[in-house]
Amino acid sequence: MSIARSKGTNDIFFDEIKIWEYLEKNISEICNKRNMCQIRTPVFEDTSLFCRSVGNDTDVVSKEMYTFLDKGGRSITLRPELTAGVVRAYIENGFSSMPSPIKLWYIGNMYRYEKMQKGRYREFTQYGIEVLGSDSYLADMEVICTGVELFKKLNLWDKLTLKINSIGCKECRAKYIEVLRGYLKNDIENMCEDCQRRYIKNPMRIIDCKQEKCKKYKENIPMITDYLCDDCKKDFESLKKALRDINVEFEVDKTIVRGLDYYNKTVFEFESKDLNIAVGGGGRYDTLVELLDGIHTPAVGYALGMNRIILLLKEYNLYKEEKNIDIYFTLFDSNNYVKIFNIVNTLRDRGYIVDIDICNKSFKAQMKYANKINAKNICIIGDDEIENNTCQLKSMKTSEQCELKLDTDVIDNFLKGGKI
RNA sequence: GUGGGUAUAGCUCAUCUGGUUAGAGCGCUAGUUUGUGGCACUAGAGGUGAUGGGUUCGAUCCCCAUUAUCCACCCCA
Repeated sequence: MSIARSKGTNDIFFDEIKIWEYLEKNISEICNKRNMCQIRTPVFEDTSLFCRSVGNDTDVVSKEMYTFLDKGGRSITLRPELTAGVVRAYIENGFSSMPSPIKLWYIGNMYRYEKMQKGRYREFTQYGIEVLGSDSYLADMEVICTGVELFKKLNLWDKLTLKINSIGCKECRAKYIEVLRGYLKNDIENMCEDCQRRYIKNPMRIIDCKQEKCKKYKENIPMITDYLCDDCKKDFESLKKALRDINVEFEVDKTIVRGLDYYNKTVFEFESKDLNIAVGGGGRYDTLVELLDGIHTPAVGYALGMNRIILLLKEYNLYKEEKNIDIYFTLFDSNNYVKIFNIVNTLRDRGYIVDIDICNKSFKAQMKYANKINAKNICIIGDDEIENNTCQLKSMKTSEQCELKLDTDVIDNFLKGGKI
């Protein structure tokens, strides 16, 4: 048995890589026109970065990280998400002394040791943005709109639901958690093991537990939105109004609490309407920078699963690949190949997509090949043409053919006109 | 991490309840005479039937394990 790729990884090629390129192009356009800057950070980081930021008790950190000791005995982890790395870079490179806000975007591979399912891989790619230095709901709105614009551009927006919620700040959440514990106090021992653990470490996660045995205890469970402090309430209302004002459809979903510890206030998710997958999510993380020993810096961001976006694009057949090989050159042993390659390469320099036989195929096979790769035109240069310094240019679409001088400018001119 | 499917050619799938050299379609390569693609026809390449054990005279088929993959949970992107 030959070697297969590792569990949960993918090879991406041919038609699919075209979709990736299309997606990446749209992402960089949307981000760059918003004056955001791309950032690339290391694929691996010190393990403690993720323990401190994402949180030791989260599933991501406690059971899904690729962690190992390097030859120097350092504990290294392949990044399971990128917000932590971006914040680390923000602090380490002194971004706080640059004009605020800092607006960053990234595309990168992430690694989580998970059980496989459709759209869920061990190596996957996230696109995300992080805006650091604004505590305004306008930053939340702008961040969310970047995602919305991308989905609209991809014609995916009507296939998705934007769900938002507020999980409050440190203060109001602390009060709420007391209320929550009080409410559950008498029933918690009848609930599932996970919930009992959550009761102690992170009671808010009990809310989105889907176990039947737990549901009946949660019918009138107090929700954080009813316990927000005045500031948090005001920010949440402002954000909702802002989204309505700019016509971004959303739902308030009080069960969204997010699985990473660093979130506060605004949280949101983009979910597929038809498929059982979340395409991405994010929220505010006003305390993360100081948690990682930087100065207090409010921030908001999100991450989208590129693999899942691609999955949806394929599902709804939203990307049609355009084959655009401008011209295919035939080549025969008896020809003066140097001269032909010079023409081919000059045309390539001028921006045309040009292909040429490099297999010594028969003439007929070359014609068939040109047809299969969807070449728009074919340039036939046989012995007669070489002798007369001419070539036959044929449109594969119309089958029209004409004889031209074997000259780069003449062929270029022909390709520009597209007519014979 | 829990439960349940699936695994045969590059792809999609056959092979009547276990029985000779495991097939088809698509794709690929080549050919159907002079230098012209799509259509059609012909031929060819390509499988240790995921891997390893077991039952049997005999296993692609039955049993077990491993691995991969898919679905539902869990979680998330």
